Amino acid sequence: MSGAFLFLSIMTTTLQMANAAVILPENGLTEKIKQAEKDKRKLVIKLGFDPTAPDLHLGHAVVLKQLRIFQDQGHQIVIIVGSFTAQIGDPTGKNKSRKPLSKEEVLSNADTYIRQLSRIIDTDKCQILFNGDWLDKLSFPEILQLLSKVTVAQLLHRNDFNKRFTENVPIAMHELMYPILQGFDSVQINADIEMGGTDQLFNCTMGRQLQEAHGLSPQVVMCMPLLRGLDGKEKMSKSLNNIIGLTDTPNDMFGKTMSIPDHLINEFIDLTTDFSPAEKATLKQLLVAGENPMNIKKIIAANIITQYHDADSAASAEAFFINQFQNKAFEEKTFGQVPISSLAECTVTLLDLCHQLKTDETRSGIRRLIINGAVTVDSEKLLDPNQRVELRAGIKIKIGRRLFIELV
RNA sequence: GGGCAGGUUCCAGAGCGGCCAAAUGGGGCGGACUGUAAAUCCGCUGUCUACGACUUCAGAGGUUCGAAUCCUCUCCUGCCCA
Repeated sequence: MSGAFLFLSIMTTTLQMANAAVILPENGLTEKIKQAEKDKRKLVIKLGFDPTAPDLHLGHAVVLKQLRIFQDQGHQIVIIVGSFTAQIGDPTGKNKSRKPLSKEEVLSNADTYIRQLSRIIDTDKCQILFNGDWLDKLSFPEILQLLSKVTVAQLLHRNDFNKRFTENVPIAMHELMYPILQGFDSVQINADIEMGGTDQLFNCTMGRQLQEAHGLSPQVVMCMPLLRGLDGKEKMSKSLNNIIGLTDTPNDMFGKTMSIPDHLINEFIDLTTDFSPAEKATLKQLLVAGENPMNIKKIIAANIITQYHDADSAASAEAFFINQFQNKAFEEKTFGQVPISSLAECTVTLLDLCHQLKTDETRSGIRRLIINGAVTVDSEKLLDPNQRVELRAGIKIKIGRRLFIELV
């Protein structure tokens, strides 16, 4: 390894830390990289995930982009599918137990997860392991041996457990095992670095402890900041219904980005865009200088879409947004087309019609929408759910803010 | 194992025999407005064949003209004691 390579590594190391919220130990990353060079080997970088609800979003992307950087430097990424630990469910931020997944569900979820991962990292070069492969096989004596390495006080020190404990919220014994098992994964694969969000800090440090107890060199823990979701308060998470999904359509990505509260803009500039540090700084300055936040958000939105789709999609999503929401000029092509033939024959009232166009609502819900003035037919607001509607090609129906339909 | 306190609609949390489909807050949705699917304001928020009907307050029974509210048993949780 030449000096040039070393220099490059140090450069990128500095760059890598730009976004990281926590690196443990502080200079551990540089140390690891030096060591790896000396031993002429790749670093083993671990990322674990639970094969439940595998919808990746921009919050995950923060970690994944970092992983990509490591990968581009030639390090070995190891994805751990928590096929075993999914039976417990990560207690992080949760207070509910989870029902165990079947083998098939785990496999199919892992599959969709990995497909989504491939949008950011090269999954062909990743090693993908299921932790059930080793955790299933642990004998009870081995488990006890493992448990003896961790104290109750340590576990209760962890925020989630501590909070639940002091608030008298139940904590089941097996939940306490989650961090330990996750840590054991690090032992198993001899990880050099474990990545995660800052909510994974405790779990990751458990890996360090167990590695040491097993006579291994402890991994470096690298936690990325948690991106907050569309509500501007909670972290981005599927269950909070505040995500921008990696597989969202360009139009949705654009609209959702526009809907973030203004105070979240800087966070999004830092964590979701791929602008250079200088460009990021410029954007932030513009904001301070009094630029309309809306325009900054448009720039962010376009950047995000370009990353996950392409520049053309970004441009047309912006055009769509401006037309549909800002100018309220409903262009025909932006309406989803629904053939009249697909509607039930008994469709006679406005209520019937809307109910078939928006199936995720109950009839009562649709009725409310109509009464609240959310339904427009050919630009005319209709308020009577029972009024008859003549079905003919070309009529344009708008239900709520986001559903636009043209009958054909 | 014993004593005590609890289990309410998406969440938190009132209600403690009729005025309860159930306060209040959060969330969600809708409308107005706007600089935006920001902010702010207002409305809606069990289901339905809808001026009425039906099903909800852990589960099963019971008392009563009438129960989320009272009684019995069961399940679940926390606290304290052992």
